[in-house]
This record gives sequence, structure tokens and C-alpha cells, in this order.
Amino acid sequence: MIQPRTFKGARDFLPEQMLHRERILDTMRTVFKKYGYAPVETPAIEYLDVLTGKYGEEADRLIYKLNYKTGTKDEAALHYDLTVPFSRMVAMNNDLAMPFKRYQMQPVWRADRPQPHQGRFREFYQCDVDCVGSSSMLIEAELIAITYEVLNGLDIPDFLIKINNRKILNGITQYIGLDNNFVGDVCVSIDKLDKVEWNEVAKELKDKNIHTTSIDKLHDLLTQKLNLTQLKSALAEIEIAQEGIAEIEEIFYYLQILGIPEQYFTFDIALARGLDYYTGPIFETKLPKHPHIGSLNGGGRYNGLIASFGGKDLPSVGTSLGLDRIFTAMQQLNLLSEVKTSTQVLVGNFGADTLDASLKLVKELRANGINTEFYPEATKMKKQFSYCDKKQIPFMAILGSEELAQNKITLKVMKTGLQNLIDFNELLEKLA
RNA sequence: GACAUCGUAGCUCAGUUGGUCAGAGCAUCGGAUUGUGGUUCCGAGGGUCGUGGGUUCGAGCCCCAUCGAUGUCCCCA
Repeated sequence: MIQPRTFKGARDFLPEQMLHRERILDTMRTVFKKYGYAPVETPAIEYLDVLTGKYGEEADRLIYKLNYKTGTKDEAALHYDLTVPFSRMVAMNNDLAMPFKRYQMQPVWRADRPQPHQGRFREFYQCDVDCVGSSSMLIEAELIAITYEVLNGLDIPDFLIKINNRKILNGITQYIGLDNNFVGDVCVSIDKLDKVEWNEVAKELKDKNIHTTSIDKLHDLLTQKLNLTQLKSALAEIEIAQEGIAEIEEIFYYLQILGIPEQYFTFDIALARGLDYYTGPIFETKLPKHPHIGSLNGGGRYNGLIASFGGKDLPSVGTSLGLDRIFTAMQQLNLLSEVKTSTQVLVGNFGADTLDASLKLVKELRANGINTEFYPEATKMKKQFSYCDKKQIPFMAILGSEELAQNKITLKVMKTGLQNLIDFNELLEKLA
């Protein structure tokens, strides 16, 4: 016998989970379209070389390589995210009207160690919104507004969109006297600072052959806990940092005009993001009260990625909402009411004498837009009511011989147990 | 990839220093005088105690290995 099991880090979803997941996806889709983004889809499978070298060493190792024609030109992998395949798609389609705005909701795969409690899986859905062909910070602001609108629309409380800029991180690296090769190391250290003591971070940097004067300079800068304005004067000499800070200021200005409440977004110097392709503003959404749950959202500007496929050098920025993260968060925050069905009414089956009339009733209900189920067997009522109850269908309609004789229907409200003999029009009113 | 804990029915767990130890509750299915669920009562199915070795007269309980799960770190959605 073969032991039935799901692949590590991949999950089955039963109706009561799928109904919630679909609601989350519907919310996103509605918001994405409201902002003028259009749907696209790319294959789950890509040539391996399309994917490698874009994310960085760490992430490249997590790409799911397919054990199929390895070592040939046909080497393939499951896509690791949607940004790189999308960039490939843009590079292959030179006639897109710019700026090109798309959304894309598909599963992606990462050969990671799953941690379900933190919302971390090997197969999960990313829901990306990206805009290619504009360098305006209006797009960054728009993407942050979309993120806010989706999470707020799902009634998720106290989320925080953290915003930083790779240009600032580059500037800091430059400020402490290191060249750009060390940006990654510096980012990792800064990122750790809110969890680990400075001594440990300093030791790590030493181990990476970074000079003490640089480490001390970094320490001085970070321990001051500067806000954006203070950072601006501290890094007055560093041109790239000034550029980055100005961009963040511009984004904040737009967010204010767009009416995004201030408590939902913040500048965070410690935000680094691991993927290599980011070049400008970056963002990530966390639940500060539930730090163990991984980020619900992440994104940033990645000018240059499309050019790496030989296409035009198009400026691009995008953000990704994690369906599984949001779903996990909502589960743990008890935001998911118990829903087992989308059926509104169950029509009982009372056998041959009333079958035609019942089926016609079912047809009419559906024609009026009411989600209707018809019990397939003419079993005892107890069983049919029990089914209705277990599936939490709110109403049961009964059309037996007694009702048929009077040309009426009995409607039972399952929650209260009350029932009435009514005609079809009244039935429609009650179910509407 | 590093470290820690844990693996008994679909789920939550009992199982005492190795000797009826294969159990309970919930869930599922069926029944309690023929058109009424969610309460109650009765009954049934379901586990070679993760897997493979070893110690022993005898192991769910001890030892080794292996696989899997969970948590923390790293990184991410």
C-alpha cells in the first residue's frame, strides 16, 4: 500500500478553507483592477537559466530544479517567484503599451524548510502587482495604497507597511567606507539589530573582514536611532543616500494625499530584503503584534531586471501579497468565521410524486441567482435535515405532497428552527 | 543548512517502575413506530502503538538506526 500524504510543505485545502482563500483572492483582484492593473499568467515551469542569478546566492539554492534532462539545455525549474518570469515576459513583448500594469496570482515553489505556524510553505500563492515603464514614485505610493486597501478590506488589524530604500543602504555602506560589494553584509547586520546584541553583529562583520573603523562608524550611525530628517543630515555628503531619502519623502507625501492613515506605514532603516534585484524603494508588511508570522507582503523597485534579459532597460516596481501568509494570519487572529458552503438553500427530495415540481423549483431558484442544492436521494427527512445542518446551509425548502397540493413551499430557517408555508414569490424575498 | 522537542484510531490524548496494553472523548456511519436537523440514548467501523533492527521469557513503554512532525535561527510571501 502507498501511504497517502501531501508533499512536504504543500497542502490540500478543503471547502471551508477554500471559501476563505477565494474571498481573499477576490478582494485582491477587485482592488488590483480598481487601480487599473490587468491580469497575466506565466508558466509554472521555466528554463533554469531564466531563473538563476537573479535572486542572489541564498535564494538561488531554494529554486526547485526539476530532475529532468539535467545537464542539458532543457534544464527546467519551477518558478521561484512571479517577478522574474514577468520580467522575462516583458522582455519578449516589445509592443506593450507603457506604462504596463499587471497583476498575477499563481503558486510559486521554494525548496525551503516549511514552518506552517509562521506561514512558511514550499508551495504558496504570490499575488503580484507590478508596473513597468515608469520611474515615478507615484507608482510606489500606488502599490502601498493597494497593499493598505487589500489588508484593510480584509479587516486585518494593526499591520505595518515598512518602507526603506536600497539607495539609503548603499549610501550607508559608502558612508562607513566600504564599496558596494559589502551592501549585503551591512544589510544583514542592520536587519539583525533589533533581535541581536550589537556585539554579535560586530563580530559577524569582523569575521567578514570588515575593518573596525567601518564597524564603529556603522555603530555610531545606528545607535542614534535617527528619523528620516536626521538621517538626511547625517548622510549629507553621500549623494546616493540623499537621492534615496528624497524618494521616500516623495512617497510619503503622496501617501498622505491619497489618505493612507499614518499608523499603517513607516520608514524603517532596518528593512533590507534579501533579493538581489531591488534597486530603489523597498517595502514589506508585518504584524508587529504577531512577529512570528512572516511578512504578509514584500516588494520594491527593480530597475535593470528586464534589461538583464536583453530587453529595453525599463524601470519597474512591484509588490507581492502572500495569500498563504494572509490566510495564516487570519486563521491565527480568528478572523475567519466558520463557513462550510456557499449554498443558500437546500431543496428536499420527497420522491417520485414531487420530483418534477421540486426540480422546477430548483431551476427557478437558480435562475433567480440563488445558490441552490437539491438532495439527490429520496431518503428520510431526518437525514436530509442533518445534511443541511452539517453543511450549515441557512435554509431548507420543502416541496412534498402537502405543499404541492396547495401550490406552496415550506421554508425552514435552520438557525431558529421556525418554518412557514409560503408561495414562490415570498420564498424569493426571504432568500434574497 | 544548524540546534531543540516529539511521534498510540480522522482529531485531542490515557496507557503508572517493561507482564490482558491496545483504551477514552470528539468526529464519522447506522438505529431509537412511517414529513423535520443542531440536545439525549444505543450500536458499529477504524490503530501490526511512525518504520527497521536489538535487549528480554515478554516492549507502546528500554537501546540503536531511520523516516516524519513541531519549534527557534537564517532567509523569505
